Amino acid sequence: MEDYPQVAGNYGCAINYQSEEDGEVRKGPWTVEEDNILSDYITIHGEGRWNAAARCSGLKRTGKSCRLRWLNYLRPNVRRGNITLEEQLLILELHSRWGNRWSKIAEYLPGRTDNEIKNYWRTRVQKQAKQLKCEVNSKQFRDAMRYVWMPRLVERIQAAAGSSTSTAGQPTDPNMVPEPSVTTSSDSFDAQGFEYENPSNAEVETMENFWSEENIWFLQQQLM
DNA sequence: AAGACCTACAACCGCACAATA
DNA sequence: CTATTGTGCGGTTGTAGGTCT
Repeated sequence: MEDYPQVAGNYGCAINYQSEEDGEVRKGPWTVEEDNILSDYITIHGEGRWNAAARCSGLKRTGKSCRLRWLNYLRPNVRRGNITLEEQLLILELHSRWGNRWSKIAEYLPGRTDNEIKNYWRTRVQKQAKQLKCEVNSKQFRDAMRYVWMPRLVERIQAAAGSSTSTAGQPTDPNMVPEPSVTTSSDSFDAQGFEYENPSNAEVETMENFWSEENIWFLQQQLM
């Protein structure tokens, strides 16, 4: 058995081998050695032809696995770390337009992968819906997102842009999600005692107008 | 201190579609 | 036209590490 040194990801679990007709296929976390092999191969041969890459590089991985590792981890310019406020705002807006079209949403977030956005959605946004005891796709939750959560994000982005000093009563951690906390009532929504109610026509109009193409474009530029 | 629980995220799986033989 | 192969996408799972009790 080969000796695989350290694990590149944060997994420490045992490496799995699955026998196939023509040998074993490695599964599980990638090692530094494997990463290097794949990176070197792609540097020489370019992206694409993943099955060939898997075979020719000598990696005992499937083409799919190689593709995923490259796109989500090894590719240059992959952005890691916390999702910024601007990114959160874009994700919420684009998801409201396109739903779970993660790869399409990722196109608007340079350096972010569809996998990362999907993870963000599942861990943060779906959690909120769950706490509110409503469906992610329900009108209530969508309204709450659009008319409560997103305007708060806009405010915080503007505040952060306007001054570097902290404003009273506002959290200053730029990476903190402005999560609406759950109160005892399952129908109320928000961290600062805000009771969720259906938005007025004027509020709806204001927010609909905010999401002009220019604003989307502007946000995108901020992320470049 | 230790076990339970939670969160974040890397990676796998199945399916659909496109390209090619 | 049909079968096969490759690729991309979205859903889901498993686990490390952090936090709570």
